[in-house]
Amino acid sequence: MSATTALRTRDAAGPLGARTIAARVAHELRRRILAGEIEAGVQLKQDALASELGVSRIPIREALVQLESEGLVRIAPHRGAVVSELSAAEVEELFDLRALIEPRLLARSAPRLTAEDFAALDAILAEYCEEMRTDDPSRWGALNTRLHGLLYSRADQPRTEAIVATLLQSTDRYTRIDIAFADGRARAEADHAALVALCRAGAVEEACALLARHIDTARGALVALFESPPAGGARPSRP
Amino acid sequence: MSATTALRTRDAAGPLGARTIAARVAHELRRRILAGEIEAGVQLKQDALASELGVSRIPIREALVQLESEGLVRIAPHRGAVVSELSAAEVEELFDLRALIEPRLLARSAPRLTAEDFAALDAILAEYCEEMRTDDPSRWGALNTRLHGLLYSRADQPRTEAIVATLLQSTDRYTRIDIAFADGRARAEADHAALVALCRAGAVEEACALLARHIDTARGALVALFESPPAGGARPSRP
DNA sequence: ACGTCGTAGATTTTATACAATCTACTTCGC
DNA sequence: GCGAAGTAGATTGTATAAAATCTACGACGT
Repeated sequence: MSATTALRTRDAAGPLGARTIAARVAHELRRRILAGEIEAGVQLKQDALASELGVSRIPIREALVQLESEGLVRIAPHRGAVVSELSAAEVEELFDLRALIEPRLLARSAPRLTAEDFAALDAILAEYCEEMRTDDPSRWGALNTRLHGLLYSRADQPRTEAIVATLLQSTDRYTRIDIAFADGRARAEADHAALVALCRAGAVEEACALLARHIDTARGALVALFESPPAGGARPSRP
Repeated sequence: MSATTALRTRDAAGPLGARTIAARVAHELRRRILAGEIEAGVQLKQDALASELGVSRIPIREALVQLESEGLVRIAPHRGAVVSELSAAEVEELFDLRALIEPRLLARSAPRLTAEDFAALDAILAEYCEEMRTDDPSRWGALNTRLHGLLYSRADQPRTEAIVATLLQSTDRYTRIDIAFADGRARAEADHAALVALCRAGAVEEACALLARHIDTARGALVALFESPPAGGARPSRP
């Protein structure tokens, strides 16, 4: 065990080196879960994490409580925290929620997007194109979250945006599976580019409609994967 | 200080005496905040709470992290936790979200409500009638949450229900103000009764429409209160 | 007089140590 | 042989104490 990068110092581990160890631990665990380094269903033992990250168990515990509120782990009293796995029904529910909420956000935000926003969106789209080719799906989730988050950033509804961010995070792991197995790669890229183009053109109605279709299509593809997993390989584990 | 009921023993403090002290502390603090015993904006000092509740500061901290995820307090690193106060814009946003999500839940749940469910709903409505007369608005919030929660319980969408429950909790304190000052009392009672009646009659469409109106009306009344607070008395504190 | 620096107190955060709870295995009885 | 109670080990939950950080106040220099 190579004593992973002393998480005790505030050098630049978390987002710009968060102010507390607990925050940095939460960031690191979140990253590992979303990147798939820790598979769904495994138990997170506080003592092991503490000694590996070189910190006490107290900040570990607080990080776990925070991750539970984000839906990434489930904590049972005296029984520990396990990385949560979503059933097909839950995935469907989360995507339904997204399809309900996100168009509403986009409708408010799209007309107020600035030139700088569109520049940033273009940059993300470009980064997308590169990452797509490198077959590294772990970074894909962050990009997806940033793209959607930026699209909604001018809606000026922080609570709603926070909820959507949580939903995106919870579905990231599964969206990746869709991307990896199906033709989702090209579809996602095309959808996102069209989405930004419509927003730039001021076609808010059409953008919202496309967004709803985009989310619903991903939902359908994922549910199909749950029902008949692709033969011989990694597939979404089911409880 | 009367050393509030040793929270260290598992006698029946939390919901049926939760399994950990942290859970019981969270329950107690949640109750105090929702009941208005702790006003918005005040700082929750860990040491004071710990000595008052007769426990260590560790479970206090964990409870605070949990309450932050519910939106009841805001935690700033090294600066402590304060009971969150909502601006008019935030209240409006939360009610908008409710109006968007809750009808969707009701549409799925209403057709599946059983005879037992309706009996429980009638019981809550009856309790409502009594509580309305006793001018004790602190219990009103719990009843409102239970009524709405029960209405949506057959939607079989636990994540969505959890989000709605959080939204209800966050708006409870403000809904109470509406009830106390305006004519909200009779209106809420009538709306809820009509809602249950429509569901019982199988008029799902009408029920959903009424629900959306119900939430939107409350939103309007509250925003009006924010803009011109009733003269000479307790009004929603504004940041 | 005004702004800056530094220090003291309070408060939060983390570490260490102890207690309570759960899990799995063994052993005893039927 | 099979099931139930008991026990040892592991793991989580909590208490106490030390370290880090922030806030407010006062001294100092300009």
